[in-house]
Amino acid sequence: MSVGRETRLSAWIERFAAHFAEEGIPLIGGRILGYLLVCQPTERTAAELSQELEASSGSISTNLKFLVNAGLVTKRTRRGRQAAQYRIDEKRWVDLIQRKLDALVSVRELTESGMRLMSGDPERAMRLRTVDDLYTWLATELPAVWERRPSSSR
Amino acid sequence: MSVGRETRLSAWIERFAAHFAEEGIPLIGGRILGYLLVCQPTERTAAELSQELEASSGSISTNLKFLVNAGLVTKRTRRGRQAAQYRIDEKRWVDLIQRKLDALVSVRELTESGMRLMSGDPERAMRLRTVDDLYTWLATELPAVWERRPSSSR
DNA sequence: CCGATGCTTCGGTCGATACTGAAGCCATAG
DNA sequence: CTATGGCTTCAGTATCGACCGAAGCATCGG
Repeated sequence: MSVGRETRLSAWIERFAAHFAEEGIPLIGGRILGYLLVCQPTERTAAELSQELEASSGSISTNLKFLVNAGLVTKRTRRGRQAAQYRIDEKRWVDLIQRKLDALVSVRELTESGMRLMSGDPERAMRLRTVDDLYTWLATELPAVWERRPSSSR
Repeated sequence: MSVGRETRLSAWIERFAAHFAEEGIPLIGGRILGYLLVCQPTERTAAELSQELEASSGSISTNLKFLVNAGLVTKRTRRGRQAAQYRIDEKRWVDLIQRKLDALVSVRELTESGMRLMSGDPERAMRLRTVDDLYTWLATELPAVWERRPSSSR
């Protein structure tokens, strides 16, 4: 007895959400992202999401707010209709990755200020220097990669 | 009345630990890393760390185990001495960053399997495709950057 | 062999966060 | 203006992880 496509899709959504849960995005937020990436039609109301993902209206509301704020989801309101429509803005996914890389590189500010505190004692600064050099290198390389991205115009 | 270097250093260690706490490393683990990066002499026993960082012996033990396992800290035992010495292995810091980047790129496996589930419905796959393309691009670019790293020999 | 020292393990506590469901609030339709 | 529908806010609950400190265990010196 074969498993339906929709069943496999919801399993996929669950794995998707689980991954981002490890990165600090609430489970329900991750489910919304996964669902909005593959649902047909592409737009959903909060109530529909609540039913489809079996989450309380409160959780859906909180997480939608978070995702809209992050730019990953767009809210569309229509005159004469109370329910707003939500859809994914997949083009903003690049911002998510950008933020991740920025966070990685930002350690450099810490290592730099640490190096300043160590000035005058090169012996003692050696260990920190190794780490600082690494982040400095990252900070010079990664932006260059970003430039080379196809359609980095936006 | 000026603030001593050691006082400023411990403030720096605290900021350092706070940063990594946001990335999931326990506060005490981050403090150990920061401390071992700048302490003189470079090696410390668990008891010394416990006293210096004002953390319980249990927490120090747990976190040292974690850090040694991650390769960031090295344990050195000596005959005729019960207390082991711990020091930072700053050269392994590159592994930490490597793992971070791998985790980022690993989303691609998710988007790929999602795309497979969507085969036969290109219309519906469009949103996911945008995201998948992005991670595919990342997966091809980042390893190349790594190759260019100074002394990427090891 | 025995005492001392130092690390590890483990139960218990505390704080943080996700989630729920109900109450409140706003907007729309009649 | 009132009733309805829909989202948001919020208090309460449950879960999870970090942390502590004591008990247990291994190791070393005498």
